[in-house]
Amino acid sequence: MQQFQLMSALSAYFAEKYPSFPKETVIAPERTPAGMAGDLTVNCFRFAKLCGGNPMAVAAEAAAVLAGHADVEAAEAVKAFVNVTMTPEAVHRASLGNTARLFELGKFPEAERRRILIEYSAPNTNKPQHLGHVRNNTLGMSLASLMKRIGHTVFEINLVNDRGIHICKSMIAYQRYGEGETPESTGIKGDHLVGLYYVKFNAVLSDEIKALKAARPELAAQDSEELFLETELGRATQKMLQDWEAGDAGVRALWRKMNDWVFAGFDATYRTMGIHFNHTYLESETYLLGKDIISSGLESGVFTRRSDGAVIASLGKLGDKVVLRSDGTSVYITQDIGTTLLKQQDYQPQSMIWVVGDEQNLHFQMLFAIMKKLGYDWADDLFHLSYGMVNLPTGKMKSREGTVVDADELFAEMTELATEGCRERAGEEVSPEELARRGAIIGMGALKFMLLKFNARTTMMFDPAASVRFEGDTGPYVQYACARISSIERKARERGVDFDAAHVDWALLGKEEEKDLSMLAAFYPAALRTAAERRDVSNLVEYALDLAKAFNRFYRECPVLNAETSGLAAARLAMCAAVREVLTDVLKTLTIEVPDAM
RNA sequence: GGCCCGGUAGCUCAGAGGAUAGAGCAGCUGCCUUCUAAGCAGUUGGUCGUGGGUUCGAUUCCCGCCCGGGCUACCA
Repeated sequence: MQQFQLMSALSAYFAEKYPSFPKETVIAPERTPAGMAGDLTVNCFRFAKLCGGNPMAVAAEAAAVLAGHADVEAAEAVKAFVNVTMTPEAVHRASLGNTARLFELGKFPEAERRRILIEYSAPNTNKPQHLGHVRNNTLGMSLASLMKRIGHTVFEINLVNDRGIHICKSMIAYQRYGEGETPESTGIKGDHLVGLYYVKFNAVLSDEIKALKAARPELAAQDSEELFLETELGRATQKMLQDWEAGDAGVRALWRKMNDWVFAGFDATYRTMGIHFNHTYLESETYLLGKDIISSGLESGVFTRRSDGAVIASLGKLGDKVVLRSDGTSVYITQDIGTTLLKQQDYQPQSMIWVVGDEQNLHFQMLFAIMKKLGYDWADDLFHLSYGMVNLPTGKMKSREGTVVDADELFAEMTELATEGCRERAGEEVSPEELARRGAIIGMGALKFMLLKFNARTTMMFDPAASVRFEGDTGPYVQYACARISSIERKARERGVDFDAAHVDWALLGKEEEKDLSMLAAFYPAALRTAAERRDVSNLVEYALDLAKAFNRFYRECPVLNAETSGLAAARLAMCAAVREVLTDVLKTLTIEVPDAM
């Protein structure tokens, strides 16, 4: 579906005149840069060779053709660009005058819609989630949301790491120092309580290593990892892991109890973020998967046995990867091969995406290479959405040094500050419950928006002081534009101003701010498609800001309720409603809610 | 050492062959008896790390170098 009729006309003209210009060619217009006259710009560099001419000549020809179109007021060729000034009616017809069509243009055609599985979050059950997880969660949920918005069928999957030596660390610390504490008895959220024992473990271990080094000076140069099994605590932890694997009833019971606390805590964190997974896989149930694939791959020659007995995959430039230890036990990638197959069986996705930090880039390159080697036809559509670390002005976040920004505390702080802001603005008649509701929407919106503004691959800087400011390029800026529109609509109802959608005279909206606003809205489908193709929503964040900015300019220059005529008031009111629809749709795609008032 | 990612305004980040390199913050000037000032308008600020190359055209692509980060386990 071609959005602008004048562009179809131009394509048809070139196709008619030049045999070398394919009929189905879509000439995608660009926005005219600020400061230049025009609404749309045609960049003739992009297709001039299809017309067999030089770009300047093609531009001159295009300008002449476009100038004769009914939707065009002026078309001027500048070098290889044609700047087109459209009639207000044509601008709005392609955009805010028909939001249903605009939204439909933002979807992939049926034939391009697919089943996509997105795995994200993947926390460990030994500590609460921190800002790094929040970035992961936000990227994952917004990517899933975008893919749904564009028309795909999406499965959101979590894979919780609920077993292993690190889980035993908090267990053994609790066993020794917990004195029967529970979330109920302490009033501490389950994941935070378990996290305290993880911290306790590391403190005790550190003391023991210090003592060990004092007693045996020859160990002074060794790091704590190497000395782990030299400590009593380390050996006890190792023993607990072995007992867990052997199915020891006592260890399993403790494990289940503490994991249940953590899961309850994670549920609350996810609820606050608005996350719902289709399914959560547990590593305790999947960690033995993959071994059967290794054996059959060994028989078919995909894998080979090394002289020391280990089974390896030879991956060319990536090198050799051990997929089974010489003692026959699994490594991490063995289990990942297994869970990839399990997810494929369970959901038959045509594409799978993993949202995982960039330190695992090589791991995923190897995993994907192995899946291809195994010959699965879906192995070409596996993607690692790799994202960078979150740093603080004080440096890197480190759990052990207590410099992590806790997710739940961050949510609470953002929400509290936003609620306070609402309270200052609101009248007496607004209830505390309503203020808290708005505060949560604004606070969480600000946080998600900030995290999504960065390209995923960038190692981002999180400045706590900057994050709690709700001015400038922020989520609340966009939400505020919506709130202003809602306010106008409330006042319109009070004053009995209304519009009949079928009889709005869009041609009345010819001021620069009105055309700019609609023109920008016209590019929403393109923004959605770009984001989906790149699997990156950061351009949508920029888009939302641009549109909100264009609205605020309109708001300043074009009075709605006090417009010169009732017809103009009705048209502007219709435009406001349409802008609110688009802004709400963008924010919703970014998993951000919109408050009625701020 | 090898591989990957980054280096753009004082700070945090956009831009990924095309017209004059953008935004927010910070700084400076204005605007609240008029639909919410979490707003608007204006302004200061750049050899796009560096040296070559390809191109009509390079901040964008290619090569070298410098700086920062990550990875380079029979850990997860």
